[in-house]
Amino acid sequence: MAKRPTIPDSELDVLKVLWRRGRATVREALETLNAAGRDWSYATVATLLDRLENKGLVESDRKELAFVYTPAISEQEVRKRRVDGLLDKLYEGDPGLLVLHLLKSHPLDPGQASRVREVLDEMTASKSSKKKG
Amino acid sequence: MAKRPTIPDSELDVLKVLWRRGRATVREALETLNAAGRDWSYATVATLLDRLENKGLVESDRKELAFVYTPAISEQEVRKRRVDGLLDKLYEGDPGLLVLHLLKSHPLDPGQASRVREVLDEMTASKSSKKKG
DNA sequence: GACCTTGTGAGACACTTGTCTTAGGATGGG
DNA sequence: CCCATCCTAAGACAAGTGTCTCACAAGGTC
Repeated sequence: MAKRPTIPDSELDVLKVLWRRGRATVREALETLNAAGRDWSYATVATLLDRLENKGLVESDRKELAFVYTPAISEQEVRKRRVDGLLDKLYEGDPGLLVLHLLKSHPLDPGQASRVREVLDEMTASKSSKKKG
Repeated sequence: MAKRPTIPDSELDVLKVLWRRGRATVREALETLNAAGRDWSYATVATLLDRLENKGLVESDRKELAFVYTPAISEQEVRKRRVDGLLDKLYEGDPGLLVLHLLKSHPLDPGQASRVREVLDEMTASKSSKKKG
């Protein structure tokens, strides 16, 4: 197994642009980021994309003049890693605990609450037969 | 408001010892940590406690020979900060999304599931009256 | 062909994190 | 008093992060 690279915040911001747009050159990413309130230089974004590529988290393909970068890891996967890390570090690996704390500190609105109930029901209903979603 | 210090993993491990024991000297923390599988030198733990103190996250009091450290931030608070950071970075600040993802990737056992249902019910029931703690 | 424009590559540089070494102060046994 | 301990102070040092500068290549323009 290859080692899990860490994803620092600034790299994550760049990655998010790729998830949203599907792919981007350095300049496109830069513009998206700066439009969203960031204030980076071209070189900064280039460095971040380069580091992401070294970590295997994005891929590049030279199209015409510039490199075009595409994500090589999904947002789901990154979320999962972060959540697992959090569970591990602060919740003794117990997802129930996290959920409870989450609900206590961030109450859900009724719509979300019922979606959560549905999921819970499905979960306990399909105790031993279904496996898929 | 002072700036939120970051809490790196190694410092967090030391902090956890203080939460569990209430207070500890460098040596006590070292022994607890190493008994738990860590393999640090005395100086490492001393450095970590020192950094934590500079960040205002622990306090020290010289008792007899050695400093005795106590936590100045609660586990709850650290958890909250981490969760908030996660929500912010990867869930557009939407706790419902995180809960849903969590349930999807880490199914709860029935006991936990019903505890969660209770909390949900309380939440939607006491829309505007109770303020429990 | 000299000159922009847009790109890349290399690397600088300060700060943080992870971990340790070394020097020196206080304490207690002989 | 001198030594062995245990403690703190100071800081070393490599790797990772956050951000940028600078030199230089490829492609158009006149």
